[in-house]
Amino acid sequence: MSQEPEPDKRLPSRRIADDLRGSIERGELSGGAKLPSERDLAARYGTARNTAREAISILQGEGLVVAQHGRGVFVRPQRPLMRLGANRYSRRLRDETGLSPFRIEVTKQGRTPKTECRSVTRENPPDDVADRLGLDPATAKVVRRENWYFADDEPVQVGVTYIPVNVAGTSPLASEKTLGKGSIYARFEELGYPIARIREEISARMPNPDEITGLGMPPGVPVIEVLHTGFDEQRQPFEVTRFVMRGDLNGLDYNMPVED
Amino acid sequence: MSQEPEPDKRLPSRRIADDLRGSIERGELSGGAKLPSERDLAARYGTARNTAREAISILQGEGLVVAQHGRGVFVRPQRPLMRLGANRYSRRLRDETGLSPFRIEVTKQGRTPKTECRSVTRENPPDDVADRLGLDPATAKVVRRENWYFADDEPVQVGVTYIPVNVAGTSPLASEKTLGKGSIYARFEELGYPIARIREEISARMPNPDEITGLGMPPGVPVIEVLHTGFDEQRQPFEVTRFVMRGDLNGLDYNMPVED
DNA sequence: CAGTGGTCTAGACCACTCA
DNA sequence: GAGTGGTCTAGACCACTGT
Repeated sequence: MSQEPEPDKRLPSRRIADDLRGSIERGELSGGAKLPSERDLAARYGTARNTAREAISILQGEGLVVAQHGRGVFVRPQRPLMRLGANRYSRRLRDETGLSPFRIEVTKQGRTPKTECRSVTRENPPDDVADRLGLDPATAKVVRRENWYFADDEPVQVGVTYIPVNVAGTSPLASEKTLGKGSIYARFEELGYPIARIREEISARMPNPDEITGLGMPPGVPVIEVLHTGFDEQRQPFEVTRFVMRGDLNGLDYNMPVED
Repeated sequence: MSQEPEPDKRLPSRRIADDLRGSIERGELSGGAKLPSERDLAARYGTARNTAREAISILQGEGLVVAQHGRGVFVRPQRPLMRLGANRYSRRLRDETGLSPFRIEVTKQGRTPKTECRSVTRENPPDDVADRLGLDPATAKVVRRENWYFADDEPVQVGVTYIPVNVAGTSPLASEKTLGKGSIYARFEELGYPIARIREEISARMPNPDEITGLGMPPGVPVIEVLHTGFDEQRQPFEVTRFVMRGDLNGLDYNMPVED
């Protein structure tokens, strides 16, 4: 009896994608390595170029590779995450180091942190924000502060903070882009709003076109969205911030007591 | 002077995608609505079918639409999120309701919750888990419990719990799939490990092929991964769980004090 | 310049859904 | 059976990157 060779019933595009994924997972192609060109793959597997291209687009959707026009397709290097936690709001850390946890994390990676307040305006709050602040979205006015966070001039996250006008008053929070030593939570404290509790609502989704260009998102990478609410000692909310972070560069790290 | 019509310099595929995205964002096409067929779009825009198809694949990557073979392409309905928080571990909630927060959330949505322990085995821990438990990954043995969470028989998350063998001992945790009233944290408490603090490390990424099939992930939807560590009152870790959740059905909601 | 990915065409056949 | 998406072919031209 002649042994029939097992026909590979996978689709050609899947087969190519599986082979490449295997090479990546086994480490034969490691971070930064260049994949064979689309024309190479097509020739090797005896398919049309579009089929090889489809295989690569599968891997792109999985976030495993990035294509660079005119250069090739490369295994996406695994980059270290910023690990942000509730200690972002710690007064002790603020006083002792004078540095924000963001700056500490970036510096720890040997990169240069930068933050930039891009605008300070007065607006109506979005519905979800108004809800968290206990305001009427139609009539209430809030100060909107838009902050960008960079590592080596690469944008890694955006935070938009909303402050009720009666909280911000005529303080620097209401108009100044630069907030001085201890930054925003030190200013809140001076106004009688020391941050005592936080609520963080976390979700993950694919970036919209604005976020793709603004944060320079590679294909196949989600964003993490954090809707943060700050409460004072009377458990009154006085500030909401919406963070949008590159999922391939950021993670969250919470350490907390179990309350009953 | 005759007014030259402005030539649309966007690529045809982008133009189609932008038009469709606009219709979705303006609500002309709302959740569940059917998009024109690929052949329709191609005819309307005077392009090849592949070009219309490319436009749709852009929207798929953004998580805006899902294709159904033989039926059409539909706007992905915005579905409510499970909102899981630290109260997952609250003893009071455990005692008062007898229900896990997961069951409460699913029931609140009018759906039927189900949890299933798929396996209980004894293994070497993965490196990151061993690290959190303070164990040597090469020699240490842990009990591995794999739990699946469903809403109306649709899988929405998986949790894999690792317990050092000296913690689990010969208790039900080490072998039984069913853990009885109060579930896993009640059993830990009986063994002298009441959960007092937790650490949750959160990240977002695209699902791998196993997760795509296991959780039935639609295209363009990321997963949220939570690496959870449970600590007793002496701040000793006694359990690590890796949760992987569908990003379109799950969110996290933490409410916590700001510790200094 | 040669080599790469990005986009597009105009077909083809298959697999699935639904009346 | 008509209509849908899924996959594939064999070309073409463009835009970008390197030498």
